[in-house]
Amino acid sequence: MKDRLDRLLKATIDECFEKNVLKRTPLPDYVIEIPNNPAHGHFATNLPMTLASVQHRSPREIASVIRDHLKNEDGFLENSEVAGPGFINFFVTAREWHRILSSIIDLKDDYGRSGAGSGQRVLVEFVSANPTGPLHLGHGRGAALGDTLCRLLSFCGYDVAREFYINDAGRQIHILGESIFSRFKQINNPEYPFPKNGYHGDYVLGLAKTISEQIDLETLSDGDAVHECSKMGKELMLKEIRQDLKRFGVDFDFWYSENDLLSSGLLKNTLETLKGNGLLYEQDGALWIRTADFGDDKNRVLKKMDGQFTYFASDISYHLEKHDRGFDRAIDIWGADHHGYIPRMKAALLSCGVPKDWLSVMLIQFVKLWRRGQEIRMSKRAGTFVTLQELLDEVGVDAARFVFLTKSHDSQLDFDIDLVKKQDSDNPVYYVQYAHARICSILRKAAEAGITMPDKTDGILDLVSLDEEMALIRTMAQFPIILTEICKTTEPHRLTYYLTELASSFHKYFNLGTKIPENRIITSKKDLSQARLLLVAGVRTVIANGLRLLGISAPQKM
RNA sequence: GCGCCUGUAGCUCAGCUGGAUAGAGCAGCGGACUUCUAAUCCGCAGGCCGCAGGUUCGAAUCCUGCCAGGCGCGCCA
Repeated sequence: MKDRLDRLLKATIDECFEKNVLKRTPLPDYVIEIPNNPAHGHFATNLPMTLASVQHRSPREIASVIRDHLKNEDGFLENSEVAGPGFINFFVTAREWHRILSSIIDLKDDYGRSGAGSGQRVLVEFVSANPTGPLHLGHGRGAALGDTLCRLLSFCGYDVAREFYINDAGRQIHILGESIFSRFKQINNPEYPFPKNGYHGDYVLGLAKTISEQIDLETLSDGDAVHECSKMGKELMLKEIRQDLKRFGVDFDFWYSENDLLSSGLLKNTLETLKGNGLLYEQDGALWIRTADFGDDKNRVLKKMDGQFTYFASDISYHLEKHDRGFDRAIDIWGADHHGYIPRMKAALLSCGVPKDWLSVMLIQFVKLWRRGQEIRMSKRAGTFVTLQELLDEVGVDAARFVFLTKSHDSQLDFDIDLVKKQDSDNPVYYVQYAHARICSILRKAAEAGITMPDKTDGILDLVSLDEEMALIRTMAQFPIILTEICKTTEPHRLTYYLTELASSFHKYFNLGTKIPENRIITSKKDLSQARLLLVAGVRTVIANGLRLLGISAPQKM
């Protein structure tokens, strides 16, 4: 609709040039926007104001000229007006809005789907938690963000893959094994030393018990036992992580193991490539990469004095491999504490000829947990953290996902468990779900009353005419636009706000009927009722589609 | 010291590429259920948009400098 208005506007300007009522100048950047205040039209443009300086005339004067020559093809516009400092406000005819409602009803689950991404292949890597402990709140935020982003991208025509990178090759896995083994020993000997930097969480004892039931650790040498504990502990944790994510509604397409990266010789190949490009050198007994030549603060070590590779080395290899797999773009979702890694990662990729904007990194700021008005400090090493499991047990998947997505990822999130737990009006997720359930209930009631949905929407939709009804349609019309914008800016949180706004418009509309019977959805007039049923069915469709993209259920009853 | 993020109502936060009177939820006060779900709605109150400059016809939004908070600046993972 906006595009149509833009074409109309451009045609109008051309005519003004032809007729010499405006000086022929290049068009400056202008916008067509949806004003906050409905009194300012369905759409408004600032074009006259942007033209003022090149035309050397007042904005309002230019606005009048444009308005007077407006090409109103097919009666698209109901009205237009010059307003404020030099805006032109446009009002579109009801018929056009009815058409949009009609298309929502036809498209159903597909309303909002688009080809905006034109099949671009995107790899989104997120969560990627070390398999040394259960997922916690912070991972939950990353999971909700990443998964919803993927759902959105996919709906908007991108070819998306979800990937979880498993850090299963480093020393922390060994420390996990030591921690498990130590807990095992402590069952019979409480004095048995616990490793420095060990993992203190209660789950470690659980792992020790499970593992010792499966194999007899006592018969092995300590070294072998620790090795077994590492291997099995990692597998058990990974299994648990998968289950948690599944419960949270997140399915990954790929689980990429760092171990595989090493054993398949990919890291070696990467080093060969880097060496071939003259990017490596040795100093102080270590192997370095010249990332400083590509925008990093300083050069970085790839291989330590002790012969071990750094994480950075396998990370480079991993990302180059992603690129080789043919993805047009990669999106990584990292914790905010990793932000210092962005320049070096980008530098390394650039040094291998991968364009700068191929990888985008989204940082998620920390989640602070509040309970009974107190902040709960979280530390994985110390074992004081709230797991995703515990969170889901307490508040459920829907509320958790919604709350994680109500804040922009780059601002810190205060997660108040008590607030989210409340199953009442305090919780915005229920507000949106309630609107959906309410509509379902109305449709059931209508069916009971024998009011059927008409096959054809033509003509009947003309009965949809109240201000509140037209406002609902206009909000629904924004849905596809919001979705493509979210994909462009990678800001899924905007969807929760949009849905809350739509639900609010609906609830407001519904309540008109509590005062005035003629304003109820099911009225004494059959055709009017049918028209309104079509309208609310459209609202239900948009809410359902939105909730689906958020990975949240749309209940029929509440 | 350097870098990234944040600073908007009592609290938690939105505010789309600069636009017309800065929004929502919670908390507070006052109202609306014999009739489609009151997990709802309506009204009132509440704001030097951290501070100071600058760019612009126009700035919460862009630029610069300060102030405050969070997080990083390893041959740790």
